[in-house]
Amino acid sequence: MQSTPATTEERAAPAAARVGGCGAPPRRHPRPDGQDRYTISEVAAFTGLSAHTLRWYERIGLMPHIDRSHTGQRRYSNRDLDWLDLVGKLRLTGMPVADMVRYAELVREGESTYGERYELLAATRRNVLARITELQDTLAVLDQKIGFYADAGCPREAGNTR
Amino acid sequence: MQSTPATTEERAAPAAARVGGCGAPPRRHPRPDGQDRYTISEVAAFTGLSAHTLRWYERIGLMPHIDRSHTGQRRYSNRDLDWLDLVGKLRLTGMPVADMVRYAELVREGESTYGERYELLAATRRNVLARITELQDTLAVLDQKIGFYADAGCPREAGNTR
DNA sequence: CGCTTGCTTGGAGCGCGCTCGAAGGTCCTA
DNA sequence: TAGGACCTTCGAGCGCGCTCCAAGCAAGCG
Repeated sequence: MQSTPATTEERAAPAAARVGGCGAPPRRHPRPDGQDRYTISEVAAFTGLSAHTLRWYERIGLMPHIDRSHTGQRRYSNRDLDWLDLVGKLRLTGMPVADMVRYAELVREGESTYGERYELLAATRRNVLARITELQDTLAVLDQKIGFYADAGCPREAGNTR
Repeated sequence: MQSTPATTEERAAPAAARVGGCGAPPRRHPRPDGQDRYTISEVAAFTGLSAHTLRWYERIGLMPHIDRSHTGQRRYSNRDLDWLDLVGKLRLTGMPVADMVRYAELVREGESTYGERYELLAATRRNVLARITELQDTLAVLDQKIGFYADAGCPREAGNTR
């Protein structure tokens, strides 16, 4: 964890070095680097988020700085899309937006925050595991009740709360 | 699905027929039937819900009619506790309160709604399965990133959005 | 040129699921 | 009989995560 000029990670990436290294996730149909300057509505269509939400994410600090066209319109890169992908995943875990913002800050602060990022993700992982367990638990209850209704009966023993 | 006078299920249950039949869930330390007249704060302590929330549940129609003492104070039964247990589980699945209210209505309407209840629970079940899949998916992403931070490196190939 | 379409901003509004407050009645113990 | 804990109702308020609106600028087309 030596401190380095930072920023390196979010921005940059020398064009074409992007696909496949160290676990870059497979993605739908991004444009090749160099033409990856999506408008906000393209990104909205792509991610399923509304343009409103995309701007809001930016305002609250959940996004890295987004490039602009010469007239000031947002131009999202493939990298930004990757980030939104991660954000989407984290959102599914039920992680509060505030925590994601925190993570985004850590990323902006550079390599010196690796430890803290690790902690944050590890904690999230634990939550996800717990959630999965809860859900499986619930599934069991659900299956039991569904079973009851399926053979619409168990006529004696009305003591079950349906 | 012949229509029957209804109500039978939520209220009643001939005392002592309650435990173990047709999948009654194991529970913590309920009082024997006959003394199961809990105050709202007992139920709050028991379920982890606030008394405010319990009253609110009642107002919105999520609870069956709750017994009252001669002076009008709520007295919850073991059966009510069971129902709250189910509600808690459904809540964990992310089911909207409105849907739970719908389910509660169906229960109040009696046996003639078995089919609809089945559908509702089956749909919920499908949602839960989907959620579990999503979470496992997210877990994979998380593990990948955690792995990256764990061996704090993969120094070439900076193309990953952290 | 005017028109449409799509983008910009800041700020207000909304739906959900609670959460709390005020004002008053009841229960329990001493 | 007094005091305090706990209960009642109704309605307002809150935090989260968006969602929408108004007013205005820029580009492209007939």
